Amino acid sequence: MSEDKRQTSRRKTSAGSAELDLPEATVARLPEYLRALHALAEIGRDTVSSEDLAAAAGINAAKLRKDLSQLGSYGTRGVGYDVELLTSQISTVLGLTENRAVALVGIGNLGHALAGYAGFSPRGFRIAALFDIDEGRLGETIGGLLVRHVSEIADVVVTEGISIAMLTTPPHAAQPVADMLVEAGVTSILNFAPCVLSVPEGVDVRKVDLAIELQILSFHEHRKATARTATPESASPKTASVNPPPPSPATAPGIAFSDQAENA
Amino acid sequence: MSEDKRQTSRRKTSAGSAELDLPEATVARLPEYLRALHALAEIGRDTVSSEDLAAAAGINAAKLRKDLSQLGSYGTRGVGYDVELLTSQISTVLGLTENRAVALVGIGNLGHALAGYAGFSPRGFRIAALFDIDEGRLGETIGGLLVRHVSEIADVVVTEGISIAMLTTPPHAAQPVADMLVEAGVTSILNFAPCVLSVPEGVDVRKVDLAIELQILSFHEHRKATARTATPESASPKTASVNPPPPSPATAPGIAFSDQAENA
DNA sequence: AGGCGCTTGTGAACGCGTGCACAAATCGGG
DNA sequence: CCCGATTTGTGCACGCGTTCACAAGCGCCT
Repeated sequence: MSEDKRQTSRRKTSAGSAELDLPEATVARLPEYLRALHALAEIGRDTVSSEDLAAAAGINAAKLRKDLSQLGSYGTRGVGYDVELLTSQISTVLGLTENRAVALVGIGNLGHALAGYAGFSPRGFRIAALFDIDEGRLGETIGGLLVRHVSEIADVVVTEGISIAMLTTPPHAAQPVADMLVEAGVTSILNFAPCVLSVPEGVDVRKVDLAIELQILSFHEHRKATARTATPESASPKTASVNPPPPSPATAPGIAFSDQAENA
Repeated sequence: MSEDKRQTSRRKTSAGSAELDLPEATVARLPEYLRALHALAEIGRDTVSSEDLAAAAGINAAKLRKDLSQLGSYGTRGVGYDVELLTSQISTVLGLTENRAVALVGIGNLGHALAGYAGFSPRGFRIAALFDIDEGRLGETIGGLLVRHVSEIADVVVTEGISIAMLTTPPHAAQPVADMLVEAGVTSILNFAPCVLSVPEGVDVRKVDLAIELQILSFHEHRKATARTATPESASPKTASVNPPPPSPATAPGIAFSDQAENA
C-alpha cells in the first residue's frame, strides 16, 4: 500500500516465532484462503488439495501453491493440506492468534453499521471502542459499547491496547482524527473516507472507497456497452451476457459451489 | 478481477466515442484522480501540474503522467492539465456522464448504511432500488426508497435500467441472489459478502471484504511487533512508530496536505 | 524574435507477479 | 517390497506495471 519498500530483510529468526517477509500480493490472498479453509472445515473436510482449496478461494491453483510454499507450509505430497494445521499456520502468520482490539471513529451511517457488524469477531477482531465528535451521539451505546468523544482517543487506545483503527468520518475530519490516532499509538488505519491520509513512516493505511469501486465497475460497463453497439453481431456468438443460460456452476472443478456459502 | 484476459483488442473506433482498452491498474487509479480533481476545482485551481495532482491523489507523478497519456489526455507542456477538461475526460472514460442506476440487495446492517450513504450521488451513482428477502423489512422506506422483495428484481432491474448491483446479503444468500441479478440483466456486481461468486462470462464482480482488509493490516501489525521485540535497539533509531513526533506533513512536496481534506 | 525555464509525454530498464510444466515425494495396493 | 497414482513444491519464462531519465513542446520574459 504505502511506499515503504525497505524491509528488515530478515528471513527466519533462529527459533521462536518464524519471521518471514512475504510478497504483498501473497499477504493479500492469505485471508481469502483462511476463509475458504473455515468453510471447508465446516463441511467436514480435514484435508484439501491445492486444486480444491484454490477453487474455494476463487484463485489459480498454482498461485495458491506458490503462496503456501513461501509461507513454508506443511502440505503432504500425494495427499494435500491438513485443513486444521493450515488454518492455524495462516492465522499465526497473519497475527490472528489473539483477538485484536479495533477502534472505530466516526459513528455516522457507515460507522453505525460497522459497529454492529457481526462478521468481525469470528475473524479475529473485536471492536473495543467507538468515537465521534458529535455531541448528539456521545451518550449512545451500540452493541453494548459506549460512544465516546474523540478527545478520549489517547486514553482509551492505550488502556484497551488498540493498534488498529477504522476511520468512517466525513473526509474533512479524517486527517485530524488520523493524527490523533497515530499520536495515541495506532499503527494501522483502515480509511473509509474518500481522501488521502498523510501518516508518518511505520504507520500503515489501507483505503476502502466504495464510490471508487463502483466507478471501476462503471468503466467496464461503459466498455461493454460501447463494444456491444460497435459490433452488434457479437451479441449472439457466445457471450450474450444478458439472460445467460441457467447460471449453473460454470467455473471450476472440485468443490460444489453451493457448499461454499456455508460460512458465517 | 476475473480471469477474463481476452480483449476485443479494439483501440480507437474510427470517430465517435473514443474506444480504448486501458490497463486494469490504470483504470483502478482514474477514480482517485477524479476525486483529487474535484477537490482542486473546489479550491479554485484551474490548472494542475502532474506533480501536484499526483500528490493530491497520493500517487507517484510519473505513474500519473503515464496513466493520463494512455488515456490520450490533453495536457499542456510547461503548464499542466486543465482541471475542468481533465475532469470531463476522465468522467467520460469511466462512463459517468449519465448517473448510473444501482440496485442494492440485502438491507441488513451494512445495506442500510449504504442505502443512506450520501457519497454516491455526487460521484455518478443513484441507488434506484432496494431489495431484501426478509418479510419484516419489506414495507420499510429508506431515503424515500421502498424495500422490495427479491422476487421483484427481474422486473425492477429492467424498468429502472439497472446494470450494476451491490450485494450486502449474508454469504449463504449471495450466490442465489447473484444468479437472480445476472438473470435479470445485471452485468456488474459489487460483492460485500465474504464468499466467492460464480458468474457467467461477461459479468464483472468486485469484492469488498472488510475483515480481509483488517487481516492484512493485522499481518503488518504482527510483523512490526515481532520486528520490534526481535531488535529492541531499533526502538530508538528513527522509526519509533509509537508516539512519533508531531504528525506533521512528513510525506511529500507539492500541495500542502492540510488542504486536501477540503473535498466533500 | 529569440532564449530560457517549466512540464508533459514516452522510450527503456527493471522488478514483481503469474502461470506452466516437471521433478520430488508420499500413500496405498498388490 | 515394489509400483503406480496423486499431489506438492519450484525452476523458469513471460508479461504487466513501475520507475527513471530525457527529449519534445509550450509559454513567458526580455
